[in-house]
Amino acid sequence: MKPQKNSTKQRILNSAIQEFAENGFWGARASQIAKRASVNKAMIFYYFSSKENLYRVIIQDSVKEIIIQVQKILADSKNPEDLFEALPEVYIRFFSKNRFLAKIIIHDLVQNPEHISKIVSQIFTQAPFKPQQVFTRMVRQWHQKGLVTESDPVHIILNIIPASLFCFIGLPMVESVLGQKINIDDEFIDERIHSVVNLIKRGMLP
Amino acid sequence: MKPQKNSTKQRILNSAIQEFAENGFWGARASQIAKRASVNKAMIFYYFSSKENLYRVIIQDSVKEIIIQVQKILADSKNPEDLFEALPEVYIRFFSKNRFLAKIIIHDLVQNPEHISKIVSQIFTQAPFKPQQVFTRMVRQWHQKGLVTESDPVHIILNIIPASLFCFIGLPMVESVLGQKINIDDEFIDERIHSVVNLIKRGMLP
Amino acid sequence: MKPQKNSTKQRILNSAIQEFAENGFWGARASQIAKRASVNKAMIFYYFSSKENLYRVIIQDSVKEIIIQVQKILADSKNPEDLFEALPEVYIRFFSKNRFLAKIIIHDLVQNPEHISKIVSQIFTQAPFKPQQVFTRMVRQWHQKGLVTESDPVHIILNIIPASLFCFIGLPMVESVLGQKINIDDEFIDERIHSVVNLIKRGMLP
Amino acid sequence: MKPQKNSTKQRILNSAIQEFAENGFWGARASQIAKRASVNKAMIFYYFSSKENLYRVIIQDSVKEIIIQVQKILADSKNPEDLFEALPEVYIRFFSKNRFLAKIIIHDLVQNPEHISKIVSQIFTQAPFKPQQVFTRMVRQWHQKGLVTESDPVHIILNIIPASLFCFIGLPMVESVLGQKINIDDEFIDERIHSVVNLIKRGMLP
DNA sequence: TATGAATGAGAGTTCATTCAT
DNA sequence: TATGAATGAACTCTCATTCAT
Repeated sequence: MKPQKNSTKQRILNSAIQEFAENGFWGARASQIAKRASVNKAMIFYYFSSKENLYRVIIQDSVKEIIIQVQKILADSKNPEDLFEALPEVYIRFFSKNRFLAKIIIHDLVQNPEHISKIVSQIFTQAPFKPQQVFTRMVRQWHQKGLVTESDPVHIILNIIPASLFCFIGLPMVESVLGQKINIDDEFIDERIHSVVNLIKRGMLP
Repeated sequence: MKPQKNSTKQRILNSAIQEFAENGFWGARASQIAKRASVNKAMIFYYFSSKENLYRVIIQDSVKEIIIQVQKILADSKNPEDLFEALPEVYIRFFSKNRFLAKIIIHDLVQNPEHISKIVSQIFTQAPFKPQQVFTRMVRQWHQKGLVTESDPVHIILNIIPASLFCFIGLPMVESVLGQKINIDDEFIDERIHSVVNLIKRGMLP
Repeated sequence: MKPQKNSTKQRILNSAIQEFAENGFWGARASQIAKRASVNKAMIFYYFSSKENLYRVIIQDSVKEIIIQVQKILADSKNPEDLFEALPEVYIRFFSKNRFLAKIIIHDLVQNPEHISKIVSQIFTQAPFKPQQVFTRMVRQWHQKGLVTESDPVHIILNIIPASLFCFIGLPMVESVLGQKINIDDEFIDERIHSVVNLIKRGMLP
Repeated sequence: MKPQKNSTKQRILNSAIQEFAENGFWGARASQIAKRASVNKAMIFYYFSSKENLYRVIIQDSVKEIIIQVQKILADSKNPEDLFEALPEVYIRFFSKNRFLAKIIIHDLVQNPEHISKIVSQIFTQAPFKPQQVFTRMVRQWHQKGLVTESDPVHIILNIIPASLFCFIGLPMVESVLGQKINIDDEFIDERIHSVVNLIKRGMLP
């Protein structure tokens, strides 16, 4: 029942993702999205009724996708080691496949912090249990058993997510700082996962 | 030679920083900047000749400021421990004082990756020596001596900077994921520095 | 030969009458007409070929209907008393049954004065005699015989028609001027007819 | 302190009045208003912020102007004769001088009945006393004393206003019905006032 | 320096109308 | 006949920028 791969609607979505990634919400131009999709500009509004709504749909869909994956990992992790090995891989692989989404999410986070917050809360309220508390409780238990050195779930998240996300955004700056060109190919992705897993396991396991 | 505090020019700069931080380059409105600065809109163009130029000035100034600080640390660090202890503190303290700049830089990085690259290269070419090579050589030597576990300077940077930067951007998301409110007060900043230093020292020192 | 009740065509006509009445020609939306009629938008153009034509058809039909009734009265009136008693009733009853048409005609009169003029002239040229002159001659004769105090047919018309028409349009304003709610029910209609007949009989008969 | 006669703002107002009169709110085009005023289109929004607001301002100003005049008459009328002689003259002269306003008000009355109602109520609530009740009470008293034949204030209004207003809107139709051209010159205006005053005095005084 | 008014390009959006099925 | 998708022109409104004073 999902829209077919090359339907007008899907084409609009695809080019919108690129436009929003490259230019942010305000910089993205409806006419450009239409041109990219080889579609009449009016069709954007026919299918999505407004630029803002199109944006919302994109963000919502992608946030939902990540959250689902992360929830699965949380459910499957018996100990911090499991978690620290799985999380970076999921994040890095997801965003390397959807590199535009990383940019869009960052954009949104900067411009409209409450927006993603709302979406996340909204997705969570639909969940059968309260995932917000699950993670906090897990960490607390692990820390009490001496399985993790970092006791605060906030810092645990802040130590994992950015290390996984940032390479899809900040690499050009790193390139210029080091004066060398870096390709994000499969090899690099594997290295990055390896490095992050290493970092957080050695950094936060006893 | 610097513009006086509270001069029209300085007031424009200050409100522009906020506007750009909150809305990105495209979302920022000249009229809004003027209103925030209690200044006639035309003055923006009188002093900065264009919105784009105003943006450039802001980015340039702030990037330069960080780079100078980082270069000093690089020069002073005799071993990786020194570096890993000093770098997060510098980054986190700088951006906690200039929280708007963190957002602007992220925005710029996402929207216009080459822009910051150029600025960095430009600043570097004015330097008496080539800092790009200094860091790479340092890391290589340290790694050969077994002082660092991570051999690739790229990943070292990617392990340090994002962990320091992201809390000024992604905290709202973390809040909603954990379902708790987090204040970025002095205490939190100290904790964050502590956590990052801990992470990278344990994670990348032998 | 007439379209069947509740046929697609008739349903379009009905909702179009409402839309045009509420919003005028320019404010009426084809999509809204279609939605009201529970009909596909394209059918409007299938049956009526353009919005403007649909509008024309509606105006023409309704103007024709009134004119026929008025002509009958003119033919039957032996003296001004007959006329002054019959005319307001015909007008008021017609527009109370077709309240939307009153609005449409007023709209059209304001926006496109020549439009209705043309339609009227057109209907008249199809008539076997020249009704335009009939009324003028009637009035002149009556006035010469001292049967009417107002000698000018123009003012006679301007004294009768607006008093009959306006209550279907201006009542809300009257309500707010008097600060009371007024319902256009059967009783009100009867009162209105009575009041107008009284007014013009006492006002224009000797 | 009022805008100067030929200021940009005033020129916009003037052409807007014409555009709205000829085409109604929805048919009026901002570009056309600008062209008529020989003014940059953007200035309309600079001064009035939206087409709708421009419309509101015009309606408000003109309704206020009439109401003030009518209130004065109400205050000065010692008996129905005074009132019936003064009211038609005020209305007819006002709309003959502001012929566009008659059309706009009628338009608005048809399209958005509650709009003018609100404006009227709003103007009334600013008044020191309640004019809504003044008229009703006046009529009741006069009727009890046998000074008026029509007892209902609603019908009194409906007998006076439309007869005064309609000639500025419906004349073209009258022309085509009678097959003769009618000029609204000073002579015609005088005749019309005379005819209406005659009609309502003879029609509603004992 | 500072201001309010003005400009022109272009943004998002709407709408009558047409097309393919 | 009927439908959902498509089209292109036009519309309201915005915004960076400039002008006159």
